[in-house]
Amino acid sequence: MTLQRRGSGGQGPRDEGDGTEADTGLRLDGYLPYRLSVASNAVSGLIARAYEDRFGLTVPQWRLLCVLAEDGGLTQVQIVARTVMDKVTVSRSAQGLVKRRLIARSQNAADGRSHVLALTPEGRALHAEIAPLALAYEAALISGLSPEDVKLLKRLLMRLQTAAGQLSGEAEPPRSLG
Amino acid sequence: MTLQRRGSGGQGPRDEGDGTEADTGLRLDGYLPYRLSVASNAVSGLIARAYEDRFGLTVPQWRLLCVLAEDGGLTQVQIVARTVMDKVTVSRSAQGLVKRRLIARSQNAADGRSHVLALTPEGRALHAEIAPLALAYEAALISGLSPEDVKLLKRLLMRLQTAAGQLSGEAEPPRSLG
DNA sequence: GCCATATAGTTTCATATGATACTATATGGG
DNA sequence: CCCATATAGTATCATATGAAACTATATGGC
Repeated sequence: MTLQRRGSGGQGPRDEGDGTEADTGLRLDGYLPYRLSVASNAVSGLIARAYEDRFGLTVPQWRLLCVLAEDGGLTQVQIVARTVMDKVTVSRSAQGLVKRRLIARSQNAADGRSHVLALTPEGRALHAEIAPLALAYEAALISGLSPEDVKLLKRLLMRLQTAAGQLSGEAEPPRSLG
Repeated sequence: MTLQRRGSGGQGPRDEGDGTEADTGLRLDGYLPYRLSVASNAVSGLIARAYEDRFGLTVPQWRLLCVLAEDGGLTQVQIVARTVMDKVTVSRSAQGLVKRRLIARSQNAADGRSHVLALTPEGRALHAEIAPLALAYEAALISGLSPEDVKLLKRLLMRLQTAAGQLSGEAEPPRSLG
């Protein structure tokens, strides 16, 4: 799909009420990508600081712990497909977690290039310790929102993600969601 | 505010259906901060590539153009307050735009430390050229969503941002939105 | 007026990120 | 079996980011 320009055909909305306001109909505060980015940065920053301060985990590392806790042993390629992270990010996160003995690699009989990553008991314990906190953060963030609003919000976010993916590489919508 | 743990009180959702699933009630795919981050990254990446490829602008630079187009001359501190960007980011963005003659600094009579930034004619022209494209991207992203959904989405994003800010530094909710 | 403190903006530095190149293993055609 | 190509994962490099230090100006107490 190609995004064709509007305007310049002469039909653009031109308001000349006040002197300073732009005549483009674009207001940053109401611009969805901006709102999305600002909200995400605020939330991510909050969460990232919490994981970093209390547990010495980066967000990618925490995601690794989560998917391994959920799905059991996975290779890095599987983790890349499952989460939406770069393979370099996954590689580095895994190295850090291995070093801390929170995950372990085991030989992958089926493929000598890859290893299977899985939580160690310590990793499982840490995940179990952090998870309630993560849920508490989520609960605090959405306190005041109705469950219906939250469900709708998640659905809308998924749709934005899919739309962005399609507009971008024409890569098919993310298959990551079970 | 302190986040008290849930669970352990006995009312947490505990599913023990399958063997591998963690017993924490946390699923990454349904975790709001994760969904938010992934959606934001997808959208931001799309937008950033567009501005970079076609106009050689970073997203922060584009935001500067926007707020200066909307509000007229501003100092960097005002831009920091208006957008949600670090002062270093604003400083560097401004330097780049000045170098390209898209904005100009003028002496601030009221304060010798700061200068007033304003769009040059070229900057105004570029903003007017990009704005329709930006709006087209937004339109493409939300195509298929009802206007009510979009309005609700923006409102929910604002609330998340406010909640994150309060949970974070106890800094008061962002005053950036006019 | 003079100094202590605050603020606007820049520079420096340490870290995070991802594109690209690289190594090692896999796989299929001949 | 051998080679061309693909893939899993790592290393390298160039860039982006923001915290903290720094410079220059402002402001208020005395």
